[in-house]
Amino acid sequence: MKYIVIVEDEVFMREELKDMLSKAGYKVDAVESFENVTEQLLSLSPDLILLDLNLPCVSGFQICREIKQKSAIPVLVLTSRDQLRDELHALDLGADEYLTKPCRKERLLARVANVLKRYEGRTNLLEGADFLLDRQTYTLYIHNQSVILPKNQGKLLEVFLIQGQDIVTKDDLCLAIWGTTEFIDENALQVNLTRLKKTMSSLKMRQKIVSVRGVGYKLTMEENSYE
Amino acid sequence: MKYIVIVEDEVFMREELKDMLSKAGYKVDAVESFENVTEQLLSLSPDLILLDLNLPCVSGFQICREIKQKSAIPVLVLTSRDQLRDELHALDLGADEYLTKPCRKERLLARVANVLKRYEGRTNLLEGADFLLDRQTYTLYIHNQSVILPKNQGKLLEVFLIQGQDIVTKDDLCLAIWGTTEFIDENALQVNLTRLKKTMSSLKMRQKIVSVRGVGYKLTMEENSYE
DNA sequence: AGGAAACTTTCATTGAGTGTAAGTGTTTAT
DNA sequence: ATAAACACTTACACTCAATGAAAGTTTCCT
Repeated sequence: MKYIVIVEDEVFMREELKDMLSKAGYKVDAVESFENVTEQLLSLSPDLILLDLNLPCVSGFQICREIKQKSAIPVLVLTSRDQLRDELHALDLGADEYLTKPCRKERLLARVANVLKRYEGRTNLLEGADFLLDRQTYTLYIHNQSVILPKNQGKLLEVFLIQGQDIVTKDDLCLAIWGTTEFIDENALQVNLTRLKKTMSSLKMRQKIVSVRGVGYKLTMEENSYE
Repeated sequence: MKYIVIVEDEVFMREELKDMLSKAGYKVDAVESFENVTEQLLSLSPDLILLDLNLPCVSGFQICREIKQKSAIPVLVLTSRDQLRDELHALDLGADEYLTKPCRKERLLARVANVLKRYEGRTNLLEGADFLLDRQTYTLYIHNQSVILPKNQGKLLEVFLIQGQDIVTKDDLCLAIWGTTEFIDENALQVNLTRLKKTMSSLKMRQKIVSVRGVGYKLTMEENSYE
């Protein structure tokens, strides 16, 4: 059963949506507090997020941006703001659908089903700057082609992506590959890192692994444009 | 540069769309003859199809259905029919977007860009009844999980998916695995088929491989509902 | 019943992925 | 400038999943 989380501050609307979606066979929750919405959403990790733009405290746009940066969860924006520029902005941030309230029940349900269908089998994808990584198989999607990474390389890349631009320690990496930090084989880790670097550059990925002497490693972009 | 193909019978509209999309930096073509539209589209294999519903000869719905059955090319339906039931039907057939004419240029371009973005790295996916198969890596997406098929099993499944419900001969299968029909090793093929069958059933896939004595094999659904 | 086609199981071979080992470079502090 | 610590590279041997060979069993059809 697919799991949908609603982000909507107006109580009546929220309950109506909950009701409608439950009856359509979805498991539904709604965010109750509007602080840390993104964190709440990420920890609930639903199959779909239904997002209003006018919220107390935070901007819906901001939430959408953060969700899209940190996950591959589909976002359906449902709002009463029917300005074209809002729509364009939301789509540009990666929203999967933009509907304006009021909205026919059938249309909403159809769009919800459609988005979910499109995302079938796309959970568990991590996003990099210019690629996607399947966390289960370590299949890497880049430049319209796909490549399977060897398990160790996949695990390493996974850690880097989860950490974002932060520094990753050798312990983190050993933990990811071998499940323990005891008896660290610095050398084996080194070899695996070298292999991943080689793979990344041969695939012309925009991000590179650089070492931070004495501390660990981190992902950076080619020259310009940190976010 | 992304490649878009337009299916629209009205000349003025067609030219305007072509112009607009070209200026936005896409490579654009339009279908000129409205017979065998699906075949034309498949052989052009664009990154996106812009589809009108009212066409001479064929139904736009039919084209949409066929495209979605035989490929994973995104389809954006752009039509002057703004009946809700048309929209629901199109979405149900797997259309990725439904817009009604007239439509603001910015909105159209935004939706086009949005759909293309969502499909990034999704080319080369074949659709089965309840799963997707990556043709390059033979990564299989089903029930929200992903599995890598051994190369031979992947090649076999690929042939079945391309053939649809038609019968596949042993020659076809040998050709797919070993690139030749000479020196067919019936037994090796047999073993590989058995392995694929085992994999498919352990993944609880809705489709099964059944043998057609003396001819070959084909994919069928559990009991009911051929399309 | 009997022959042909389809299927199953077991086992040896193979090759990509991995860790080991023994190097070579590079940075930093004195 | 030099040494010591850290970072990187290369070559090789081992391992395990994927494959095909072989031999046997089951199912189908006349």
